[in-house]
Amino acid sequence: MGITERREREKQEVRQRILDAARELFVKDGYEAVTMRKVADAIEYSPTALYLHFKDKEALIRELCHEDFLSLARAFQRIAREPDPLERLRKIGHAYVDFGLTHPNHYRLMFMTERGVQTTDEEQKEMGKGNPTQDAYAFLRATVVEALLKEKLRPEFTDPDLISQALWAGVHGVVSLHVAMRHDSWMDWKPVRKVAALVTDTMVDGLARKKDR
Amino acid sequence: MGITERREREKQEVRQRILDAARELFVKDGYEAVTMRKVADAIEYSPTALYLHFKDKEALIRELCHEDFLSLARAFQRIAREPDPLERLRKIGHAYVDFGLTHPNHYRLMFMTERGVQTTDEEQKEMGKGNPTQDAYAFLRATVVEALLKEKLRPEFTDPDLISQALWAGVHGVVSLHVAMRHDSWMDWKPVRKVAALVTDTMVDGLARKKDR
DNA sequence: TTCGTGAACTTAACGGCGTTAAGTATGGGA
DNA sequence: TCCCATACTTAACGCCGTTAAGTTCACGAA
Repeated sequence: MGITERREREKQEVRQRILDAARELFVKDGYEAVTMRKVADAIEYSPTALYLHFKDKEALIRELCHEDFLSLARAFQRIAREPDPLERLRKIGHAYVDFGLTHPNHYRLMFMTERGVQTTDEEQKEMGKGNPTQDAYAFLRATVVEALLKEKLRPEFTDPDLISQALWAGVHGVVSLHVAMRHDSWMDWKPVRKVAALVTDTMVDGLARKKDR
Repeated sequence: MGITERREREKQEVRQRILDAARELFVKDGYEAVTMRKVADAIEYSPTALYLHFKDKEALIRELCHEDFLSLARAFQRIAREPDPLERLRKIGHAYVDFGLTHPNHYRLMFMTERGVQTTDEEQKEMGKGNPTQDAYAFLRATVVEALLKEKLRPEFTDPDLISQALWAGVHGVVSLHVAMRHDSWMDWKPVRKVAALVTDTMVDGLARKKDR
């Protein structure tokens, strides 16, 4: 008899309604705006009901972000076809910036706030760490490694992690500066994508073996 | 009679004690750890007493940061002697990273959180906007302008704001990534200063007119 | 010398937050 | 029919920033 299945399904529906309500608040106004009480209000439950579905607020929002992590991984995956590693690095930068600008609140949570997440080695393995199809950093690193092997980079650069982290830092700088300070009237900001393109191109060019330039 | 002066001095002393107590909490554990009640406790006053000296928590912490903003400006000022604009750019990057690593909590507040600060044009003028000795961005921009004038940069780069913001984004990326994710066990981080040096050098080299390379 | 005043401070409270403990209704299984 | 697990609610705790109202008291004027 499918009674327990129906129960389970109903529970998942409530869970999804919580997620939807939370998403709406989060996307619009960020982490602080997502209040257990407000989410509960939105779905006409008592605040404590949320704790039957999520351990705490952090777990709720973490789940919210999971979906968008996947979308970043998917965007990177679309780039895998690009044969030239240098060109692929440029496209990675572009996709990364796109992601950050499309999901600024997720971006802030993912990369701009201290997360004391201690995951064990097994958990990381399980979550796809090191697998370029699931781990965005691994994808970037693999591309750098390929560029090194194909001798596309200047010979003094040899450490793939150092190079990957430098490239990441570059685009991350553009996105995070934008996310945090776009409303700061002190600065006269140039269009983000222009700055991003300049950073990416300059860094890739700076790393690349000279050709005809 | 110096009575009102004494009163004023005493008031300033209390104000300073508040700032000191708040600083201790802030430097150690950041914005959220600074609680009006905890600060009040530390100086053995009631929480509401703080509001006689500061409009609100934000004003208190803003004042805390002011001092460190000055120290950044001072660090940049020491670089002004460097005659070669390209070398100066490198040194700016280094000083900036140093600042961020020395004051991570201040850094987070200054550059990694959305601050809906709306300042008028006059206020900005008064606070030294555009003056390279007080406005760090202006100092960076002036250096870029000098590099452009001395034809140190490749001819396709012409917009000083675009270039300045790209350079800033680069080092900011390194610092902010470090500040936010240094405890994330997912990543195997290379030493920050190494990454920073690579980003700075690569960008400056990438922007610079080719010479013998 | 007394009195009024204003500044510095406290107490009490408000409305918010995340979260927990304890209680309640209900519907399926024995 | 009764039991009990499950899904929920109510009430509360201890935080938070902040405000309103009250208290204390040294000073300056009368």
